[in-house]
Amino acid sequence: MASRALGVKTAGAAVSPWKPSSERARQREIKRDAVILAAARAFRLRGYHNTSLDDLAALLNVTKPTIYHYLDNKEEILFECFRTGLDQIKSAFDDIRDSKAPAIERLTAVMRKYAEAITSEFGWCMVRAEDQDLSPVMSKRINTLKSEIDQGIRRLIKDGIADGSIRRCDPKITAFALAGAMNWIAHWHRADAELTPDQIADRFIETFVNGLQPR
Amino acid sequence: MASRALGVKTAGAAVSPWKPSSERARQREIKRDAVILAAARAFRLRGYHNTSLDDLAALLNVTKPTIYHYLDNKEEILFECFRTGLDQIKSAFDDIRDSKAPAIERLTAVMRKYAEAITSEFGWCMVRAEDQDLSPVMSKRINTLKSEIDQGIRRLIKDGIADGSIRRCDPKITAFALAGAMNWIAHWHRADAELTPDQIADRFIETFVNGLQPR
DNA sequence: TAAGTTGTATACTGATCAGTATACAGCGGC
DNA sequence: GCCGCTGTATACTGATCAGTATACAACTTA
Repeated sequence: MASRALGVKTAGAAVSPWKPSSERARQREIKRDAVILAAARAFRLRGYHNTSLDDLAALLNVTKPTIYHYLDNKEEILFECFRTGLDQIKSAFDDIRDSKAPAIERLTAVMRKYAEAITSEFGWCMVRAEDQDLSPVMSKRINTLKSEIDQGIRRLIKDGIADGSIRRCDPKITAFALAGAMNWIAHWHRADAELTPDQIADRFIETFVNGLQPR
Repeated sequence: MASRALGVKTAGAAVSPWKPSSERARQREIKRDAVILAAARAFRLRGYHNTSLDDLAALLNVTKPTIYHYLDNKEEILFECFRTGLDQIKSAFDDIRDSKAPAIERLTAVMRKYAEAITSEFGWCMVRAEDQDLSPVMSKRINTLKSEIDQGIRRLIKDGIADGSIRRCDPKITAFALAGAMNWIAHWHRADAELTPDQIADRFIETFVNGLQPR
């Protein structure tokens, strides 16, 4: 998130090489992010509709108008929660862009980061938040992000079939099964759980790779 | 649902063998069920919190007090949606109770009914509705039902390992992966889709059974 | 055909909550 | 040392909506 903030800021202040009070801007970004993180936490615990902005403000030791100073409305907060989580997953694909490893190994790497994101504070928002609670425009942006992730997984499966590291199968259905298993982690995983995200990802991959059939 | 209604009714009227105006009671049950079904549909489309009871009443061509004549409050409506869907899945286990087929075949049968239930009108409620929107007592009842289903799947996997129809694996993690893939169907399946629930279930089972590994 | 029961409607209440109008305090630049 | 900008608070508004008080209509039963 910090990198995005910098990006926005340098673009806006490009007229002068002497970034005017960029420390101020950084502080603002830090506080904005704190609101979004606290919101993600609260939404996960009590749900979006059961969390009022007064509740959220109280968690941050401020009052409601302060929140409105950093974000336009409740919908934007939800949107940022969505986006932050989905961006984490999307970045998993950037990490393997230049990899020449067999597709199944790239898929494993993506799944590890996927599990990480799903078990993060933003996991609930990605998986359980309703895009019904977003305006059509925002909802569409979220669905585009989700679709890109889906296509990324299908791509890896197709590559795996091509390079021989994955059995011939229907990439769409296989991607749905994989993503479903991963997303569902958000429902049962708790922070105090015995398994780390990496361990969960590895066991899931093991389950999917070897199959249920004996031998 | 009809069977439960009968059950309740005969118990309540047991003093006389001549069920007094049982037709009346049946009509009442039909209407109550209609409210629950319409609610499930509306919740799936717009979400629980975005559906007011006035909306729901309008869909049924009645007014709000009529709904309150059949159900105590909004929470009870949500609870009945949850329960109806979960009962469908639970009944899948009843169907195979006496089967002597290998566990993997029994698992397949359960998955078919599971897919049926998830793609039904009540699929959304089972998977997406927040138990945060239920009182602790109701929430606990729902979680008990969910846990029974989870345990049922684990049992089948254990049986499969014992009878040799399923590879040695961690039943808990495998059950999570399976259930996750199935539950996620509620997110992407649309009634007009090209695949029937049975077809989806079969392809998922095929994916899980054969695994991603070539050969 | 009268009495009681069941089902439905109109019209309200009370609470919650997103969002805002306004004030003001502290800090940086001049 | 004043001006304006940034950040925060108090106190409000307007809308929504779950749930209810009350009336009345239709049907059942005797």
